[in-house]
Amino acid sequence: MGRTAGRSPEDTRRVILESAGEVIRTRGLNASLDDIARHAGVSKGGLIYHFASKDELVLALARTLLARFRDHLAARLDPADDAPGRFTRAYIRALLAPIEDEVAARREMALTSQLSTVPAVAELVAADTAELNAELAADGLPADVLTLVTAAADGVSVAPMWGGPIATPEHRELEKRLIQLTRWPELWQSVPWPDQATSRRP
Amino acid sequence: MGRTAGRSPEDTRRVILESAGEVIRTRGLNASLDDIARHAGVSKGGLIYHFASKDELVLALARTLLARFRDHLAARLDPADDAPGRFTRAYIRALLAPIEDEVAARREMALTSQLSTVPAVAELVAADTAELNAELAADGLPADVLTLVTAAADGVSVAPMWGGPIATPEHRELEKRLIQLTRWPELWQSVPWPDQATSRRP
DNA sequence: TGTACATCAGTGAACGCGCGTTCACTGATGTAC
DNA sequence: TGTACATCAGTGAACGCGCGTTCACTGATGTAC
Repeated sequence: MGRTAGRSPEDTRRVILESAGEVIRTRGLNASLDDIARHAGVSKGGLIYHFASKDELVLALARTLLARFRDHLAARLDPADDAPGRFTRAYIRALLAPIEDEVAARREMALTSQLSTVPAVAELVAADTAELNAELAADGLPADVLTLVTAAADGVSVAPMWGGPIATPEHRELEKRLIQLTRWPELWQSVPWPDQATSRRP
Repeated sequence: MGRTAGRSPEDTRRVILESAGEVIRTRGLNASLDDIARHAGVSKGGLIYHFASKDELVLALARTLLARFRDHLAARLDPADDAPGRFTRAYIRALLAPIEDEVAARREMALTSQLSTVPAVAELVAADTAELNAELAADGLPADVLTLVTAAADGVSVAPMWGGPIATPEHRELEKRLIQLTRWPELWQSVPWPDQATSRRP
């Protein structure tokens, strides 16, 4: 058989990438091209027509995952918000909001870390991280608050990778607090930190 | 040849596990038994004598990694500290302290997440995480502070997986603050959070 | 303290299968006239 | 609008190699006497 009626080659490409994500998520990176192709309803040859090698497929998958996270980030940017920390707030929302898509996004982080065994993917991810960190650093927040807030957001987003809980009420509360810290960094900076050397628990 | 003079079978076993860690860390889970065996200075048959299958090897490796993290945790427990939050403080120190061993420990977290593609390992890790979370929950800290503090520690520890920075001055400062929050949780709880609905940036 | 023997801790070759890649071929789609 | 042809989007069989596992064999170590 030749070309499949009723679906464009771009559709096929997209379906293959989607299938690659699902299959690799469950069976890991040593999932076979056969599995992925079958899952996409295409022959192995058909898959290889779109992605010349497995590495190429994996790299393309990593690229779409990173792009998708960027999309989530953009969708969380409040257009009415032009105060310092607006990008950081979007970052927090993207990582903590327990909406369906975001849960998927978090699982995609785990997947991305799987893919990072392929050196080319590791480079890609590192470059993307560096860029993201630069944008966060340029967001107008004091360094100490930025460090706290992004670390906490990263920590919540990574919990599912260890099999930890995802969306407890505490996490919702935490999200609110982190957002508030980005709006009023002085809340954090004016905490009356005890002098560690001398003070004791009251 | 038969038994190797001058090293005990336990030594061999340990060397194999060590090598498995190093090789899998760099080449990923599809590193071959040949590679691992060669790296350990042992034949493939010799490896398989100690670990009957690759899955068994990987499972044993995961177990030692989890155990090693527990050791790091225990080493960070302050014997003179019997106040609420002592376990959480050890957890923070284990994940944030930039000592040589700890940097290795963090890379081991990345490795552990790699290994989690093997279902048996994923179960093991999830069980360990659940146990750890239970111990943290029983540590006597209010839930909101515990959630913040563990999320932040997790976030810092996971940064290297994305190629992010590890031990900046900000991280050292953050560690100090997190520890203080576990000692005086009221510092966090008495922050004058603005009423989100009505207040505006000053 | 020697000696004999069983077992332990390996070696290295061979096997066989799964998987990534190649390749010859094909039917649908797009384009020129 | 129909027709001819080139190209596109696949199919499915075959190949070959790398890898996990098996296996027959061996030299060192531990133990009984």
